[in-house]
Amino acid sequence: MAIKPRVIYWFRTDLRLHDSPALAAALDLKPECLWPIWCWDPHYVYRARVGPNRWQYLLDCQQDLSDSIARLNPKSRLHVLREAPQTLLPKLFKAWKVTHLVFEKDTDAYARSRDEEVMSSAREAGVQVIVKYGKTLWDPDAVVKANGNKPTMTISQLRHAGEKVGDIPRPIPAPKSIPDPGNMPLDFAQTQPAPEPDLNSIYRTRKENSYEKLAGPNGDFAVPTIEELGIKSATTPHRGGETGALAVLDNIIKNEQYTATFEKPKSAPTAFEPQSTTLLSPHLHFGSLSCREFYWRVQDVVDNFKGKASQPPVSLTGQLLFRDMYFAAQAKMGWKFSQTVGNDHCRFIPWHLRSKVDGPDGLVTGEYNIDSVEAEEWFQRWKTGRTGFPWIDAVMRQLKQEGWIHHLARHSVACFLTRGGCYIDWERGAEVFEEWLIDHETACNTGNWQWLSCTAFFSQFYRCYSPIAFPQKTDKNGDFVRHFVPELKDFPAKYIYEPWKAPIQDQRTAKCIIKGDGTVQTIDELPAYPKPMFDFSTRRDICIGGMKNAYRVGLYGNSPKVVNGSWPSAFDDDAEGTTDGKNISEQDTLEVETHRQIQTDTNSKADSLKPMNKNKRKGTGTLEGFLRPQKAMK
DNA sequence: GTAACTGTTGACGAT
DNA sequence: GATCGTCAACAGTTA
Repeated sequence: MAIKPRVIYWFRTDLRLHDSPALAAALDLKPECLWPIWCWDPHYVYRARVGPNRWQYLLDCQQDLSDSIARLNPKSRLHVLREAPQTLLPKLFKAWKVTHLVFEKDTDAYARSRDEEVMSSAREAGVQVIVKYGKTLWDPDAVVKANGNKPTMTISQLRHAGEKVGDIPRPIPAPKSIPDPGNMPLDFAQTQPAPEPDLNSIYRTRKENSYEKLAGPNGDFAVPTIEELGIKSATTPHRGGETGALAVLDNIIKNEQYTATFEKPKSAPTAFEPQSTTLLSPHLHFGSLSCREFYWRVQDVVDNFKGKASQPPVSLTGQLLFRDMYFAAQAKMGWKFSQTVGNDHCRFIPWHLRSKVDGPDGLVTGEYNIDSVEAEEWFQRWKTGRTGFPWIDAVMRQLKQEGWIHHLARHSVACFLTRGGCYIDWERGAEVFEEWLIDHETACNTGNWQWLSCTAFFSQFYRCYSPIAFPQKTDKNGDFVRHFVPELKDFPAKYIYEPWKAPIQDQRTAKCIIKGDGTVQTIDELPAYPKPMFDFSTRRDICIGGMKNAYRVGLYGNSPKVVNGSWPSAFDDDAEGTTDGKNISEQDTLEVETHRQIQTDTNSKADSLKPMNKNKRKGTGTLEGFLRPQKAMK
């Protein structure tokens, strides 16, 4: 007699019941029992730097899903187990007499290695594994295959490949019932992770005790609270969970005009309360909304729309195509997609603050070289919202506070940090977004930073965002700045984007003095706002010159000179102050230093030119960086 | 092979 | 205020 299926459904970032091909496959087995579980992975708890807002969003999604499961079957819920899946699942297979393991396929580099390990232990245990795909419109691996086994680098490549792969599947309704979970004996030893390095220590208010008990502090497999994680309270108004996601989607779909005529480039990055885009991206990241549900709900409105509907790529469905493009590029390139060095599709630009690369595989270590004191100061001022450019600072403060900023605001601050202002490595900016965005998705974040820095996907570096003119197009009065940079709230509209131009009398009337570098809080008992950290148009010209030269040199991340560190020799004939770098051997450092002395004569910023190659910053590494195989982290 | 065209989202000044 | 050409100019796609 056949054994009745005893199924573990392993949730990851597919935290929903509606349109889950993998969950549908699990239920098709007509299992005797089904355990919905989440493995509390130390790679995320300790090794990725995640701000409180994204932690809260994840917990919201888990709790909402758990409640929804319990509504379908009061005996069930999302069972959160505090252990890494690689060590936990083999023990569960045995202890719970599991016959099947079902999960949704992931194609990012860490997930692939994790899932390979889990699938191999399942094979050894005689457990059948069922993997279905539902994260993007098409399976990225199928897209890559249809694109001639190459990463999709343009939207037209993605569209052609998508057509070859086939129709976008219609969503699957949420299940009406969920089988009981079986017994859950935990008569085995818990494998506790090493708590160090804990990249989230800066966010913890007290000792983190996720791993004290396998089934949580009360032994009931409950979703952890943010207090249990010892993480500071979230400051974002945005909340996670499938129930909320579907309600937001309903509201958008109800507005046929908005849904059918949406054009991303025409939406205002300065709009807040409400914002001008859907804010569904964090739900797509955590899987609390299915992108196929989103796609078809929108497409059905467009198909029935009487007026002139917008078209991809600017339309709502077009946004999903970009997501698929980045996922397929990442699926093909693996770990190397998220870094410059070793990446054959990413141009090499001799930015400041480049990532440190190490190990036999040439992967980034999570550290970077401070080759310029000035650039490091600019980077810190950018990150903390005190550049002295109100638009840039408002966006960066919104990012930290709320964990979400408009797509074009991301463009603006990314351009400013890299090719259109600071000439700092895009990987530094990507790390900050990774830490603070509630919708952070490695594929999209990396792809968009490469796009904006003109290192891949896009190359028109002479199109540069102005921190003054760009926000003025949609917010003449500067309401967005007044909200997020409240010390400027009483400045006249004439000066709101360039307050340093206001006469001192106007500054006093507006009760804010423009002085210093942002470290001074008050001047003459009035609040202070910093002076701009550089002259924008001068920096823009320097950066464009640097980009032009770097394009002429034509190095890519996999060029031998980049991999072996001899790239400065390719830039010797150029006098741009932006093309020097010291992330190289002592010999090369000397050469660069000589090169710099010549420049110093015409450059008063001599301090920034001191060799700093031993001065490196620790612990700001990317998620990908710290999720890489241990051997690559040494 | 070559040239023209096109590319989700620039700034600026003229009309 | 909306739309246009220019700025100086990249690279994938199409004819």
